[in-house]
Amino acid sequence: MKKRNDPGEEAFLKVLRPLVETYRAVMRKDDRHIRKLDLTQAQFDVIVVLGETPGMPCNKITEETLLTKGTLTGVLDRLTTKGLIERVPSEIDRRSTIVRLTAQGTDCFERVFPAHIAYLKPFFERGLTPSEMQSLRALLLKLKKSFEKEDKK
Amino acid sequence: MKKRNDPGEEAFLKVLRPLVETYRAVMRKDDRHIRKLDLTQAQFDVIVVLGETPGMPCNKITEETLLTKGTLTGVLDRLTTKGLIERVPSEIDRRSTIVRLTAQGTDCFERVFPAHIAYLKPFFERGLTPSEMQSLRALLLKLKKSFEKEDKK
DNA sequence: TGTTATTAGTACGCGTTAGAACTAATTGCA
DNA sequence: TGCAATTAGTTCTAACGCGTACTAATAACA
Repeated sequence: MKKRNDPGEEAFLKVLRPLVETYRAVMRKDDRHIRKLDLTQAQFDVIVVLGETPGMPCNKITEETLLTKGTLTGVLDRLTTKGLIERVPSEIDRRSTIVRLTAQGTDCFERVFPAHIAYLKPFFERGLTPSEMQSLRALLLKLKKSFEKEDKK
Repeated sequence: MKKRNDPGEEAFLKVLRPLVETYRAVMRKDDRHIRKLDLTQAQFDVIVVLGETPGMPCNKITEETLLTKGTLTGVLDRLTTKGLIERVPSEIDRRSTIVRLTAQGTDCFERVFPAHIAYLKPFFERGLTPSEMQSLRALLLKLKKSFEKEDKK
């Protein structure tokens, strides 16, 4: 047996695999429910970010949603086609576009957001106690921080 | 202030957001490194699953990688073009195809897999202690299980 | 002021990703 | 046996998701 130094036996893989599997399990449920509401993940994220705001430029949206600007353009195009958002030229910076919900978009937000939250809630609450949620959150954020530090190579 | 029952204030969101953000932070690093090795995430996953095996049919690969079969077909096409895998008709079931690494694919596996593990390792080890890794793993799996249980509606 | 650098957003190419429709082969069962 | 249901894999569509290149506008500074 050649277990010694087998790269497949590294301890951190026992975190990486569950992270991937859990994320996917959560997202699959999440996504399927959102699609029933006639939106995609990315579209939903944009709607939620815009909800209860007077609108914001694209670069602000990419910060909040973690979409790249290239991706965002397409998502906004499709949301425009659906009549949920509109693009208004900025008055102070002519490079910039303000994106905001239409009346129909606001409607959608007010209907879809609470419904989706309510759908996900029981999965978390039956799986984890409040104190476990807190631990999980803290550990995840610690790991994230480690990946965000600049590499020094 | 209308905080009461605001759907945006649900406790579980304090887990969901870190889960998403951490996953993405990890995957961004992961992906960028894999691309330097001239593979994509999905291609890498397939290579790793096939590594050290005599080959396996597509349905086995989808189980291991969590890719859907539709996605897998395209990934296998590109790996075939790169000369890393080959498809051999199964002898026992004429519907089935056995996928296995070519000599070049085995070479790739032996070179790329350890390199990638070694690349990721320090990010985990500087961020979490061994006991934290264990807790994180356990909590993630608990959450996953809750999402995998059949909904009863 | 004039040029250079930066920033905002779009366009495009490649490779996923899920899901539905499809073909061919195999299994189950009446 | 013989037809129905299942299974293996491919094809197709729509939408991401990332990176690069591009245009236009603004900021920085020599």
